[in-house]
Amino acid sequence: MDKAGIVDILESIAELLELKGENPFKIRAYSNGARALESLEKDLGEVIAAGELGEVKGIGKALVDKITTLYETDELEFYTKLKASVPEGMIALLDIPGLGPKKIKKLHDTLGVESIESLQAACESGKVAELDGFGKKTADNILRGIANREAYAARHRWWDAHEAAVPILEGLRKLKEVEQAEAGGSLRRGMETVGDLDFLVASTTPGPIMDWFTSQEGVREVTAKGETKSSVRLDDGLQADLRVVPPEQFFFALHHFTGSKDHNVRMRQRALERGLSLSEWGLFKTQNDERRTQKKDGEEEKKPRQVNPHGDEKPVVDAKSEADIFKALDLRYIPPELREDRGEIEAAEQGELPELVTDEDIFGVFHNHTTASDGRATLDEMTQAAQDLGFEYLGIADHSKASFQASGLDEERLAAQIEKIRALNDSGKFTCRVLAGSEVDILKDGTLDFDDGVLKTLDYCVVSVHNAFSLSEDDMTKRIIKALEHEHVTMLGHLTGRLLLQREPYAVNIPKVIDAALANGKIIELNASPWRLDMDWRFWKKAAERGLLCAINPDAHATDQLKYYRAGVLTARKGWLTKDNILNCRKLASVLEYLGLG
DNA sequence: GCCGTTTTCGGCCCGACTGTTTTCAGTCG
Repeated sequence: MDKAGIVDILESIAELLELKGENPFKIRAYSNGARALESLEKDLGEVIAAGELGEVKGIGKALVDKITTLYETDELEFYTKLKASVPEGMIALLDIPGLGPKKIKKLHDTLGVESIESLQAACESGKVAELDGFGKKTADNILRGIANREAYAARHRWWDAHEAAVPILEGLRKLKEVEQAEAGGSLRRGMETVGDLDFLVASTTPGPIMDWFTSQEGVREVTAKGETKSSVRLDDGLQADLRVVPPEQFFFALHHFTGSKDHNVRMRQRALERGLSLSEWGLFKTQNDERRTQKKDGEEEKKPRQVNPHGDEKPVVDAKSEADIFKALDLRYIPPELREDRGEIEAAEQGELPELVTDEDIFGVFHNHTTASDGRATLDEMTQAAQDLGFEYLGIADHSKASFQASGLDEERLAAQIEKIRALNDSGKFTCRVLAGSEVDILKDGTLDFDDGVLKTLDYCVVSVHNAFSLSEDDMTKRIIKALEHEHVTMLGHLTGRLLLQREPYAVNIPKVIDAALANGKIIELNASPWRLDMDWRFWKKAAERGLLCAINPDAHATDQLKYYRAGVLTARKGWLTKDNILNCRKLASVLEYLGLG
């Protein structure tokens, strides 16, 4: 079994153990192991053969055995038995908000619930409300969760989440009680998809802020409203959380709620190593339980919640920024995009964090479409829009003839377009230089949709897969590699063909494609369309270290899609890329030289 | 189940909110 399959099984084991009410740390060990395996960069077979699997952090003796067994035999008795002991429909119950392993176990043991359907019936019959520890509200919430589970479980593409967050953030910042406001969470970290929105506000008077937040336009439902935290469900199903903290806690809270969870765990461990305790409240000297017991015996018995557990205690650092928190733990500032526990803490400790690419580093983009194929804007309109964005150059790469569904250009139309582009450049109408390219289909057998004579007339050539998605991984990988070996090819478009939340990537061995790109001196595109963000950020760090050159391309089919390059920059940052790794961080003259046009 | 030059056993990040309770468990992030 391959690595991805084993990762899935380890994750599945974690879920099953959760339902069985196993030790939470054991469950975490399986999830950690899955993640450790997933980010293993070497070939799994080689690591196993070399006996080095146990050296991977998070993979101990038991997991070495299980992973090896799965790798060699495709089967694992432990997993088979575990799976058989849990009814099939049970795992889906974990998706219902408010239901965790303990409640699910109770529902199963007392009412025989083992699927969404039987749970719904039990709620409707009133049996759930009668259970100890349950009640009418719980039953109602479960029913609501069942009714909305598709919308509630849905993730959202980063761009959409960003667009939803902007007006909320602006609204918060306009309130007079608000000193500072930021969005945190996976949105701030630039994940390709976002589960919910997290807003952080610094203020001494939370009340009116909570009122505004829970009653703003677009709120369908208020799911929580407290003194420091409120949650709402927006009309499109997106959940938004707001936390209001005193100004002196703002950056601790911002760091905490930016995550990722794994990054936070590492940061807290690091704090503990220094005799400190890090939380959203601040950074404090580690204490024993004196404080808590004192509070119980004390005279003023406030409700324990809503009280800062650290009381009047002074944090060891007065954080005026997140950088101050990192500094207190002997780390350089780590940009949010890197906070995934993928080596950023070690790099920050050594002072080896990359200087990440920014929007301002981009001087132009390749791979865009016009009305000649399936774009919605003309050549002139696209050029004007690119110039308005401050670009020095704009690459036009309309589809080739095999993409007939997208009105792909044949040889004749392509020649006419090239001529038109040359004439436009010569006319001096725009300062933005247009590059004449093509997005040439990689045919099923790996040959290209145009012959060499035609390819030679182009300024550059993007090659992409647009059909026969169901090839085997082996065939698809060979198909793409064959295209990359072609001398007139400049770059590979959207490597996996995925459409986020819509279409799975086709089967392809990404490391092998990266090897081929490196071996042949080709670029791999970071397709910046919010639906694609392909090649995935998880592969860029390692690939760029090996010298792979990236091109950030909006794949714009309309003028207002050119700005998608920003999503590409964010994704590139997440992949640890600097401007040196990216072709379109070079000025026009340098790009022309690279393309052999200088 | 993982991990460790303070430990091979006993820890494992930390706090808020809800709904159910009468002092707290479960869930969530």
